[in-house]
Amino acid sequence: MVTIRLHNTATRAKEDFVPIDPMNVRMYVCGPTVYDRAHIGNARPVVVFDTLFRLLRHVYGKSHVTYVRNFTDVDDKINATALARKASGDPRDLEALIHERTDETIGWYHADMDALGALRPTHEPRATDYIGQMVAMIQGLIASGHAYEKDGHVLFRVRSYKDYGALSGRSVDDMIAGARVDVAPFKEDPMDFVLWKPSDADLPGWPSPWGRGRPGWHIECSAMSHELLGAAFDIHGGGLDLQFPHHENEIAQSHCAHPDEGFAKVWMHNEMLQVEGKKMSKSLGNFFTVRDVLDQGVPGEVIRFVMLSTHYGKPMDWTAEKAAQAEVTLRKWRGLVAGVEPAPTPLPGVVSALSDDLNTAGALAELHAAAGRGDFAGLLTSARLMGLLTAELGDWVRTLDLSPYADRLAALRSEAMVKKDFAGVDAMKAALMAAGVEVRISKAGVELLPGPGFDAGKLEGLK
RNA sequence: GGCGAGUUGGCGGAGAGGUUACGUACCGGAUUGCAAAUCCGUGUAGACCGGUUCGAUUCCGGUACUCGCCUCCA
Repeated sequence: MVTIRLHNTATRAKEDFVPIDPMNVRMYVCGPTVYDRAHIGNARPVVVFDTLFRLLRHVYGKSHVTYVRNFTDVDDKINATALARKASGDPRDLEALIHERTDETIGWYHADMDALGALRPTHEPRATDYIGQMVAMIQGLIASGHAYEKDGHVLFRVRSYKDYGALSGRSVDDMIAGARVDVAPFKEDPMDFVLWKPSDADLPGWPSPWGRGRPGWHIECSAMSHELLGAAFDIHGGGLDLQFPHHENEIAQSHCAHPDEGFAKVWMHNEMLQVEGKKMSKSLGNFFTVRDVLDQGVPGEVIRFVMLSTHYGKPMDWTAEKAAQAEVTLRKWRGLVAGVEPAPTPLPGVVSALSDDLNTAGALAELHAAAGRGDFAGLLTSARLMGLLTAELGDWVRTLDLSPYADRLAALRSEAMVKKDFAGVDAMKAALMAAGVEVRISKAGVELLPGPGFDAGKLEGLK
């Protein structure tokens, strides 16, 4: 069996991956807070961990991998949208408006991520369905002295967990020294973070031993991963920006709630994405959504290819140039594998590249090599292991019948060959190319293929 | 201030202590009525300074620069 090696953020080393239970390999990845469309940066962890999911399924068997990715549907931004809709005269109650917002956002998320060829995880829990588990976990933490209640808030006592900061490599004292930490009157220590906070009547809330309130963000993932994967599981993933404080807090909560159980064995963090060389951030407003990119005519498969062309552990720059190059390659490959029967197994080179800490760029190089040596069956199967060249993602390569145009062009050309006047042929050729059609004329005849930027509308009147 | 990542040819980007990465772009050739596509081919690298070595882009140390996190953020 192939040995998968993964870079473990917790140990800062590339390690052989040995599942706790090869019959049930378990992975948890922090999912989106569903307050709005996913932006292009959100797509990176989705594609990265989808690729890992596919690799794990290939190695351990499809039914032996459990992948959980949550939806955080408790959030001030969700509330804000719902409150705004209410303020603008919507007669429904707040709860209904919140549900509407989270439901529509989850729908968008599914549609957008499906477009990138990402498989749906085994479970996609919504935080609001696990409030009971969160409350229970918080109660346990209070009972064991790791948390305390003050003024309707429950806080985690960071100083009670000696390894706090180990994942991100910081000491509690350093954090306080340099940083802006939220000093609130109900905190024993500035580093303590919220497990539960009170809700007023205008906000969603759930009953609890500490009054009506809602959970803090970090406890959600601890409760859901425990419920669905158990107290110990194999891989925990997410963006590097979640390493601190989110993952650090998760570790503290889960280890204290379930001492000696282990929690997540391997921590994986994808680096951030930039756009045209600049940091993308909501506060700067220079971000765009996956849907924006799709609507601009960039196929989801192209987005996926671009994501896979950079190793997940390196910062990646999203550029129009990369998307254009990816499209050229995919068009070529789609042409090569058309009608080809997939090979029974993927290429060893591709599997070993992916197994080497998800070296997707190296795997793509292997695909290029396969294309170069004419192994189209191997190319197809291996690309599909990475979620590329799949049937579902193929719609963008248009199979529009251009033969009437080809016939017309061929006729014009024959005529021109006799008359030695090529003006008419050249005019039609130029028009076809302006419409994004690739014109191939050879002794074998005339062949037309839709190319990058193909616009059927520009073909009007060319017949 | 603390923690971390990166720097390969025009662009993207991989592996390996010693032989062409690869893709894309450009250039040359074949082909073509001309092109496109295709095929063939040339050129363009390893931030900087040291060290180890017969030999380093690849290992070690330092310098510079870039970037990220430390605050809701994937």
